[in-house]
Order: sequence, then structure tokens, then C-alpha cells
Amino acid sequence: MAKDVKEILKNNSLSITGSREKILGLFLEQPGALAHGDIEKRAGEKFDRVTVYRTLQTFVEKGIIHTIPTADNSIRYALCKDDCKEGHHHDHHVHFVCTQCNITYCLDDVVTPELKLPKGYISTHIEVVAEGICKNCK
Amino acid sequence: MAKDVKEILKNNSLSITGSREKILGLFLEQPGALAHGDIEKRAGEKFDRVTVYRTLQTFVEKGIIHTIPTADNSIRYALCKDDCKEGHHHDHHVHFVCTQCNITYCLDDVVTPELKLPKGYISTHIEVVAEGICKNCK
DNA sequence: TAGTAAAAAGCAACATAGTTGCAAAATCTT
DNA sequence: AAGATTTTGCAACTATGTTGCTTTTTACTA
Ligand SMILES: [Mn+2]
Ligand SMILES: [Mn+2]
Ligand SMILES: [Zn+2]
Ligand SMILES: [Zn+2]
Repeated sequence: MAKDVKEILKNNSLSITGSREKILGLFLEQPGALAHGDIEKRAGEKFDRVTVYRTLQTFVEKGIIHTIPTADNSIRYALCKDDCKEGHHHDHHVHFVCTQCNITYCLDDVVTPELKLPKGYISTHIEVVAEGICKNCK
Repeated sequence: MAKDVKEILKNNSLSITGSREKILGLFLEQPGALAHGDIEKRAGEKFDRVTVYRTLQTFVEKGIIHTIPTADNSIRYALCKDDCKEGHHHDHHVHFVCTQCNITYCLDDVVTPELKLPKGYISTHIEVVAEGICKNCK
């Protein structure tokens, strides 16, 4: 897994540093999304808060992770699929927040539905976040 | 102002106070949603920050306004329709954020679509936020 | 309409979240 | 290994949100 981390960083022309390895590793070793707080708790003992902010920002810009808006106003981050490139994301899938275990899932196979918007509205991007009970908690 | 501020407050058994009149008035006198910052800027000169927080919280609890999650992690608030009651919201509509004028619209006529979730996932609530250009900006 | 109980507002202090500039340290390139 | 470049850590700062307590305002009733 540590090898994968370095490869992903290289593929995105990012220099290999401790914080990037650690934080990217956190995403790879578990399925759900992570809130900034989670990351800070699990990586922030080794790294400065500012470094965590800047690392996440870099990963988002490079298309390595994407953000997920949630109702409680705490941004979550999750790994992108390979087709996301620098400055251009393609994460057109639905997200699911379990109200029991509080895990946020990327439902990669559930495509964002089409919407019939009123006349004059042109949408470039649609975010869908479902809330409920996940397969492990029911 | 279509509806009377005082009447809405009375109907929700809320006492009539300066901050509640002012803040509810802000929502009634314009079509879009308001971020906390907007409200503080436009009402906060007369009232304490804490009062603004508590007033918004009260309005949400009473079903007078609802929150809208957005990608930039700043909660917006918008008026509910009449069928929202204390402790029980029914705002199952799509929201639209214009990337040009930055207004957030409640598209009351666009109902949240059904989703085919993977086996085992049971959703209780779905949020849909579309981003793009609104009818006034195109 | 004045008196009173209850509710809300204001204030201060605090906690958490996020940003910026800059010097020191680490990484990459040759 | 040396130098150029990038990244980090630190400090200081702004913004956002919360809590306990006192004063003020509101709603109600005598
Ligand atoms: Mn996702
Ligand atoms: Mn709405
Ligand atoms: Zn769960
Ligand atoms: Zn617009």
C-alpha cells in the first residue's frame, strides 16, 4: 500500500513528503470519506494543522480526492476514481451518509439523476447526498 | 411583503421581538436563500451575533426556514412552505446555486428524484443541489 | 394599565475552524 | 553533493460558533 501511495503522488507530479504519504495512506486504507477533523486527529499529531489544510487542498486540485457537501456543514473528502485529472473532476455519483455509524460512502455505481429544471436554469453540476442507514448498520 | 412578519411569528407561538421581525423580514423581502454571513451583515449592526444565531436556530426548529447544504461549506437558509411544522420539515425540493450571481434558489416545483440505491442502503432523506447559471444571469 | 413571570437579548469569555506571511527544512534536479 | 525549488512549521490573525450569566423586553393578568 505504501508503494501505491508513492505512485499516485508521482503520477500527479507531486513531491513525496511525509504528510502527503500519511494523509493519502489514510484514504487508501479505509472505504469511507474523511472529514477534515478525522484527518487532523489521525495525522495531525505528526503534522501541523496548516500542513493538513494545504495537503488536502493540493489533493483536491490534482483530482486525487473530491469534496462531499453534507447537511451538517462539515466537508468530507474521498478518493477520486482514476479519470479525475488536475482541475477537472468527474465524480458524478451519489453520496450516502449513514446516520448510525456516520460513515460517508461514495456510491460509485449510482449515477446522479437527470433533472428537469425550470426554463432558463442551466446546471453544470449536480450534487446528491442521501441520508439513511447503510448496509452494515441495518 | 406578501405575508405579515408578526402573523408568522404569532402562528408559530413566538414572541414578537426586534431581531425576529428584522431577520424574518429579510427572508420575506427577497427571493433567494441567505447565508448566515449575509444576515449578520444586514441585521447584525442592530443585534448581537449570538442573537442572530439563536434566532435562526429557533426559526429552523419551528419550521419557518430550512437549511441548504452547499459545496462551499456555508449553510444557506430559506423560507419553508406552509406545510413545515415544528420539528418536522417537508422541504423535498431541489436547490440551485447560481455560480454567477451567487443566489441560491429553492426550486419548489422540482421534486427530489427517486434513487435506486445498492442493496442494503435505506435512505430517509435526499438533498439535491444543482449548480449553474440562473434564469437572470444567462 | 401597571405588576409580574417568563422569554429573549446582550455581554463576556471561550472554543473551534480556517488563512496568511515568512523563515527553516526537505525534496528534486543536475 | 550543491543549488534551486517546493514544502513545512510557526506565529499571528480572522472568522465562526458556543455557553453561562445578567439585564432587558415581552406577554399575560389582575
Ligand atoms: Mn464520492
Ligand atoms: Mn428550499
Ligand atoms: Zn452505517
Ligand atoms: Zn444568477
